[in-house]
Amino acid sequence: MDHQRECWAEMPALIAAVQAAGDAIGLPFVAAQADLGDPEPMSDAEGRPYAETSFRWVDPSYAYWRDRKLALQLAFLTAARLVAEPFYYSDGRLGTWRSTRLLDEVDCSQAKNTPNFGEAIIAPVHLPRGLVGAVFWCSREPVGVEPLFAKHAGDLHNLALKLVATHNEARDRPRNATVPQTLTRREVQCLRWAAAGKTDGEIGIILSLSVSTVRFHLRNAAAKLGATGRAQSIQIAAGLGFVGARAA
Amino acid sequence: MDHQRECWAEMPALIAAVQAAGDAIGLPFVAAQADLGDPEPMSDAEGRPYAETSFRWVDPSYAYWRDRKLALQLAFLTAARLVAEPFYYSDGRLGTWRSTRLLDEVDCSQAKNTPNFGEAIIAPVHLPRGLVGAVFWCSREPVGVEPLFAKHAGDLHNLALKLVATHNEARDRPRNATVPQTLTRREVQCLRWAAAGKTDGEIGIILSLSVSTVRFHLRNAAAKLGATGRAQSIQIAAGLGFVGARAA
DNA sequence: CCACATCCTGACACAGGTGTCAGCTTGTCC
DNA sequence: GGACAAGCTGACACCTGTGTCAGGATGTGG
Repeated sequence: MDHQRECWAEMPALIAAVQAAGDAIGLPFVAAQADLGDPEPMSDAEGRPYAETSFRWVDPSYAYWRDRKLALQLAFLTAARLVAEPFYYSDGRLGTWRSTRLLDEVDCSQAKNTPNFGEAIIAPVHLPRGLVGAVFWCSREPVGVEPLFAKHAGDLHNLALKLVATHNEARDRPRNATVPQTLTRREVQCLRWAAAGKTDGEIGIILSLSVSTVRFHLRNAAAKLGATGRAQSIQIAAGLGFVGARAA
Repeated sequence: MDHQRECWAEMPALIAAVQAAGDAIGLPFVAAQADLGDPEPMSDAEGRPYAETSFRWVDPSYAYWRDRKLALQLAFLTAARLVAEPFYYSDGRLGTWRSTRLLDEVDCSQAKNTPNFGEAIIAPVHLPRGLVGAVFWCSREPVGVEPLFAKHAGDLHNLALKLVATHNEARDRPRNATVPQTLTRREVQCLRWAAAGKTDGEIGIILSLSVSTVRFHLRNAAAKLGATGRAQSIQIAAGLGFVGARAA
């Protein structure tokens, strides 16, 4: 949560950074940045958008006028479920929202009875290592988001990319000084096979090492990664890009 | 490897699908699709681009004229290391290649002595769940890729997105019929905490369950995912998007 | 040459995970 | 009401991983 506030504090500079580009295509962009709440995002999600089976609890546009933090979380939750297309919706018309499947998880029966909270566009960006970024734009007034969306869908993606890349660059610079532990070749190899479900003995056979040596490397890797066990080691290593990169 | 060939077989249709868009911006696109070789991509990488510390072994442009498969692998290897910017290089000028850090891992001393293998553009796309896609364009003749790149960098991204999204949609449709095992709420919760390095006992305390129940859910999850242990369960679940999604 | 990092191997006690068996409640759908 | 899915709990033998100890083999750079 501190991290979230920290990210939010950086937003003004980022907003300024993309403002020019945003103005160029006629949209007042709001840069969104939030932590989804890993490793237990569902606990939050259950408590907020899902616990009360109401349409408004998955509606970032509604939340935007009530709780900005919740709005950002919903924006990212939405973005995380989108792949290629930016997302838009205007009052009543659900746009590409259906593809997020978020609506399937709540009670939509009162969707048409909810008041009009304006129009919105969410441009999702997926980055290496499972990171998700988004540009979230929201308007209380009906401005006819559909033609704007159709015209500038491509630019939205590029804006989101630049925004998130800029933000990450600024954020990673101080952070890399503290946690840039590098893993040795053997440690990475052992981790990869461990991630594949192999036991220490099997890994030893595969890599022509003794069981003791495999355990030695995995323990070293866990220590470097600050993990308590092999499961967490693999998770952290995957987050750092050492294991699990696959082509689409 | 069979999977790789299978993907490659789908390429002609995809190439045709984006050909029109590609022509529209004046670039002859080649759609690339390859498997990076999980869970042990390094074994391949060590054997090919890294074992011989030579510049050409990380050069997709060179490989394109020798071994198309290798070229695709290198294109994806490059794309996986790029975040926001599409990649380009022309003879001698390394463009944004430096940012991939691939050059740091080979001997670049003979880089300037290598013959001219033309110009190339690689447009990376990162998708949810750590998937990587790329549009790989390569020309033997010097066509002045730099201004083209500067002018169409944004369009390249959109093309790559559409390409990969189209391909995934086509590929996932038959596949989802076989492996769309859904995990229950409890199973996902247990997996998430297990991924965080918690023991069964700790998870039981967190979720107010007995140790037996936690193990029950984790075993069910492993069975559904076809995993042999908790480590692989977490890896597969992460690949399916159940755990590990984090905002940028 | 020495220091250092990486890699390699072995041993052991103990905590924790795996696999298989069994039985229970709760809610939903036909 | 009956069938079914999801969730919950317990027990047990056995295998695997963790934590800590010890030592030796390479290769690199000062």
